[in-house]
Amino acid sequence: MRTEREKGLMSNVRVRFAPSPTGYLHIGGARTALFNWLFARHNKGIFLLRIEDTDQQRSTPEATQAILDSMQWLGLNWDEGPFFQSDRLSIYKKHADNLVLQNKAFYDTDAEGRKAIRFKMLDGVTEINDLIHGVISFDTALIEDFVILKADGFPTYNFACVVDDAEMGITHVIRGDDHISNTPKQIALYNAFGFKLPEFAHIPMILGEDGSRLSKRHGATSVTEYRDKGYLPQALVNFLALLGWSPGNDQEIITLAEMIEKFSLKRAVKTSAQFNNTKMDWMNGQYIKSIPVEQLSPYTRGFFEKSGVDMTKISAEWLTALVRLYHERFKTFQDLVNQTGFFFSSTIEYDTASVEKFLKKEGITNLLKEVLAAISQLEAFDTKHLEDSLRALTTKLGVGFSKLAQPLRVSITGRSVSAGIFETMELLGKEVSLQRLDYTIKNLCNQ
RNA sequence: GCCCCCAUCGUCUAGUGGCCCAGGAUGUCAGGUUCUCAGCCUGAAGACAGGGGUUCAAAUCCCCUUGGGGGUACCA
Repeated sequence: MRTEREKGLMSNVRVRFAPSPTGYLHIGGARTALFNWLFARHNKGIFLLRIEDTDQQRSTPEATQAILDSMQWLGLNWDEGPFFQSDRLSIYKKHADNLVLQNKAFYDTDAEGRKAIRFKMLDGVTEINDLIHGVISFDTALIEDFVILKADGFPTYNFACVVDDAEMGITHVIRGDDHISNTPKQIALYNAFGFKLPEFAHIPMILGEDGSRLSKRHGATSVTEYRDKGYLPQALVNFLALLGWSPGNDQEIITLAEMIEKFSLKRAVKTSAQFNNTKMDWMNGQYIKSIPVEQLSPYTRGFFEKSGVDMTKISAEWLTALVRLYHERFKTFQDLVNQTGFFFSSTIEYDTASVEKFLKKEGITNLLKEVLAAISQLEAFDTKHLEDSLRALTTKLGVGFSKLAQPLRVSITGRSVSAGIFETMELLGKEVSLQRLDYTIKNLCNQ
């Protein structure tokens, strides 16, 4: 409950996010939700959630749940709702009947014999003063009488939307600009009812990386996919906020609090944006680096488990050490899992090109034997002692350290790219490190 | 077809008539750090879609063309 004092501080701004539950929440929808949410929070208004489930064929409870989950994951909490249009059928019916009574709508039967209520569109010019686009005008003679109540008793989108926005006291309709051409129909409805018009703000759509409409073939398009691939919600929110809005300076990393403080529709852009996964990755990496490893590492556990790693014997301390070692090297949790597989399996895969390049060369067998001998002696198998011992070895042999590091790296990790080799060996432990070295010498080098 | 929206580096954007031979970020390239890669640091290349106006002056205003997107459903 809000106190009287809090009510007094609130503005009368009321906005909503109104998705249809026909699929996952995709990033375009998420961005629309975010803009509404930011607008509400900035203005100390109300943000409500309404599920537009008037398409009986395509709406599913699973999709509704996925949308709710995604909203929560992103941190876009709502103040009222979720309201379901399917619960409000009698309201739409009442309003539709009313329009028929006033001769503003009529029953109509189509070729298939289905009987619906159709709204009479009057000829004229309708102007909307969009908060983002300015004045847009339409010749309503070009718009035909449209169905408002379907044969199945469900309202159509334009009708339910207007009835609900009016009844729920929505002051600002912030939605994708694919709805611009629906607006004159909706205004006609507002006028027929005598409802007060809300403000309209049509924000541009988000396009796929090739500039075409976002679809399945663009890869990850839903919020849940980004979650499952190991992106951070705050990074996705930051990225989405900057798609179509800018804080007015050169700032790229911006906290939620700053977004709320600075958000304004005046700084929203008109042009549609292409979602760029590369920059999204960079931004996620920035967020990952900004979070202390102790705080970050618990979140990684689930991703390892999902990839099939048995984590029951992995201690929190060890996991944190691993995350620390890779902290600046991974951009998503999935990326971390991909980079560190060799830590978790007893038999690792060796990259053939790396083996060819660094192991199947003259003198490598002997070199690695020397390494094995040197580090076998070590009492303390840690970064410092490993480094001291192996640097001393290269000095003794008169070779550059990189001549030793790469073959060693391939032996231990199976690949030519990894975090620091001493740290890696320390984390892997003496036993496993020696085993892999031994295996490499016996099986992979030229004898 | 008709109606509507949009148009600055590859991408996201700053820019609202002079501060812009256009700034930042990302990505790319080069150099540095270094056991590899990543990271980090430094530097470079990279855009006002085209054409007409208006104006002393246009990325910014107007028109046309072109391109992209959306709508034109008993989908939302």
